Parts: sequence; structure tokens; C-alpha cells
Amino acid sequence: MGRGRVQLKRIENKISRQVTFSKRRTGLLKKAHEISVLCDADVALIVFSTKGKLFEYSTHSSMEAILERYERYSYAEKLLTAPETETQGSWTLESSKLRAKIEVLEKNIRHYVGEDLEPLNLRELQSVEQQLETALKRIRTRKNQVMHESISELHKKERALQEQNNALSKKLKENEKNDQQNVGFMLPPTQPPLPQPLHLRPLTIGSGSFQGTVVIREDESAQAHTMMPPWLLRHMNQ
Amino acid sequence: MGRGRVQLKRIENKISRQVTFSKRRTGLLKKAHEISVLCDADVALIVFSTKGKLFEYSTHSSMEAILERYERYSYAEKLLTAPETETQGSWTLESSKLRAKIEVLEKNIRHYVGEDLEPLNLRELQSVEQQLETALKRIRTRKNQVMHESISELHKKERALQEQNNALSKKLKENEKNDQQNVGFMLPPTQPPLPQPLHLRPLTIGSGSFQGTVVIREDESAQAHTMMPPWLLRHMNQ
DNA sequence: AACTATTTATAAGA
DNA sequence: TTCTTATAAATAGTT
Repeated sequence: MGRGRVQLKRIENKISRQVTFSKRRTGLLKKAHEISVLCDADVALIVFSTKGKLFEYSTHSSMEAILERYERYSYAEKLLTAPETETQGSWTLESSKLRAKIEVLEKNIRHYVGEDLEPLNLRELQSVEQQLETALKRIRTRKNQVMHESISELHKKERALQEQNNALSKKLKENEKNDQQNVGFMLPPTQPPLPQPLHLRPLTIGSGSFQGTVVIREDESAQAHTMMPPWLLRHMNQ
Repeated sequence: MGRGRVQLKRIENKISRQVTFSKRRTGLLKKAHEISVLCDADVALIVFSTKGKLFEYSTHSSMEAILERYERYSYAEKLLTAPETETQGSWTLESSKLRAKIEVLEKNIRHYVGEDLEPLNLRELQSVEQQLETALKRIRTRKNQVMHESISELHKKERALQEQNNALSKKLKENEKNDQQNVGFMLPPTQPPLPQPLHLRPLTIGSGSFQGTVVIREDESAQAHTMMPPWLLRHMNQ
């Protein structure tokens, strides 16, 4: 772009090489800046002159950040293309490889929690959506299983208590009979009423301030999808 | 350098931003190569697009070599300007810490995809469940947004076609009239029927083998929750 | 992906 | 280095 066409080969004249370098360096940095602003790109440009002088440009996100990103990216690429050659490689990966892996994992997680979705196209969005749906089903299945177990546990305790109740009330009656025989007259029936057996009460679980819906099934379509009241949670935490 | 002057600010139109990026990226890489050859300079250029795709150029002496050289150079500079303590631990974290982090991230991901749930107690299960629900809502919101955009695009095309149709049918009628006058008797009305205007037909989108339900809303509760027919996907992929 | 009207970059000269 | 200017290149808008 000038008064004459230029061959793409090293300029032998030292002076004009120097001049051209200066001019083109300016232009290159300018264009790097322009593309970064116009197109919202992250750019890092490093130029060493023949004499070893450094010139650089980088998007505001700083040279270090971009270079780190570059390291991560290119290692991530390598990991994808080069399948596990070394078995012990897992233990000899250096930091940057590990960082690359972390970057990938974190990006995945962001997608799984619904962040950073702009770069995804429709097909990718649908893929994530489907994965989440599957995950949700499994979570709910597992939750139901946990709840089932807790409930069985409670039932068992209930039965035990029930038996204790029966035993106690039986013993009590016997004591009364003995007392009557010993004292020779009737005591007024002042014993406190026995508590209702537990298994007659579980339906009250859903009352009061607890407004959720509990549906318990074992299959994957199970929907147990609710906040637990704290008193129930206490029994269920492992 | 083009038909209009251009403001040095982010191009808001996504399409033209992408086109401009592609063109300017080519130009920038070319110029980087030119200066390196003409002026015998060592050049490293790294560009990340908005979407995170990497483009790079480096003089034959390889990217790694230049980045290393850069690190040395700027490290030396840093020593001169700031005799601070070590730079961030970001570069000095040892492998074991990184490995630990990777382990945690991988465990989290397994939970997000509904695997490895046994160790979780009910409270934790509910937490994951809730996160996934939120994520799903966001994903669907984003999906709807993408679909919205595509649909607007299609509508625009539709309107253009509609106008063409009208223009053509008008021209056709005029031609007929001329024919009648020229021939001197009535032609039977044998012209093929004009196609139905496009905007009367979009309801057929859901028919045939496409069985999904499409509900489009802008808010987070939006549920567009369906498989796209391939012909629609083609228009929607970025 | 091509096509051009224009704007930019820059080679040569001073 | 910097300025000027003629000209080559790049590219914005369009098809």
C-alpha cells in the first residue's frame, strides 16, 4: 500500500527495514486494537524487533490473562486430540495442563447451573437441557429412596414404641388390679389417656405450615418436589 | 477502508460483528506475517473471538518460544520496576492443590448430571435439585431467546417473499389483460393458482412428524421444551 | 462467498 | 522521526 508494490521478503536495506518496521508496527498495533474493540475480541500481540526490542498490545484484560488463557486453551486442545498415551501421565501433568482441565470443568459447571449460556447454539442448549432433565429425575428418584428409607425407619420405631405402650398399659392394669385387691376399694380412673398409636397419625404430616406436595414412587418419573419441614429433615439426614 | 467510515466501538449487530471479525482477523494475521517477514521480527499474535474460539499467528520460531521470551523480557522489566514479592499464586499453585480442585469440580459435575448421589443427604439432594431447576429455567429462557431471534429472522424473510409474490401476481394479471386485448377473445382462466400468502400458513409448522410443544415467553418460567425439526435447526444454528 | 466504492495503510521522497 | 502524497491494500456495505 504505497507507491510501489512490495515483495514479501526480508528488506535487505537496514534503514528502510527499520523505517518499514516502525510504520507497520504502528499499523499492526492499531489494527489489533480495532478488532478487539469492534468485534469484542481478546487480543494479545507481541513483537520483537530484529534488535530484540519488545512491543506489545493486549486487550484490557491484560497480557498475562490472555497468555494464561492461551496456555489453557492450547493444552485443552492437546488433551482432546491426544488420548491418554501415558498411564502415569495423570501424575505427570504439569500445572498448565491441570489449569486447562480446570478451565474446561468450570465452563461445564457454569453451563450446568445455567450461566454463561450466550456462546451456546440451540443444539448445545438442548443438549444441556436434556442432561439437566435426566439429572433432575435421578436426583428425585434418589430423594424418594432416601425418604422411603427414613419412613421405614420411623415405622419401625413406631412399632417398637407401640409394643412398649402395650406392655406398659398391660402392666399398669395388672398393677391396678393388685391395688384394688390390696386396698379393697376402687380408685377413680385418673391415669392419663394413653397416646394414640403413632400409625394413626401420619396423615397430619401435610398439615399446618407445611404446604408441599409429596408423591412417592420408585421410578424415574417420580416427583417429590418440595421443601421438607425441619422436624422431618432432622430424622432424614444421614 | 470500506464504503463507510466506521466508529471505533463495539459493533452491536451480531452478524456484522462476526463478519467483520472474520475479515479483519484475516487481515491482521496477514499483516502480522508480513511484518515478521519484511522486517525480520519475531511476532506472536493471539486472538480470542467473543465466543472463545482461538486464532493465532506466530513466527516460525514458534508460539511457545516467543511467549517464553516474552515472559523473560517482562519478568526482567518487572524486576526493574517493582521488586515486589512473588506474583500471584495463580502461577505457583502446586499440582496437588490443582488436583484437589479438579477432584472437587468433577464431583460437582457428577452431581449435576445425577450421578454418584449416594453420599448426599436429603438436604444436599434438595440443594442440587433446586440448582438444577434454576439452571433449567435459565437454559429454557435462553433457548426461547434464540428461537425468538430465529423466528423474527424467518418472519422478515417471509415478508420479503410476500412482497415478491404480490409484485409477481400483479405483473401476471397485467400480462393476461394485455394478452386478452391482443388476441381478441377470452382465454380460459388456466393460470396456476397463486401460492397462499406465506403468513396464512405458519400454523402448519407443528404438523407432520414434528410433535413437540412450543410455548414462547420471555420470562424465566418459559417452557419451550421440545425437539426442533432439523429444517428449523438449520436456520437457527449460529 | 463475491463484488466494489471507499477508506486506510504505507512506500517513497523530503 | 515526521510529514506529504501517490498508490496499493483492506474492508464496509451490498448482492
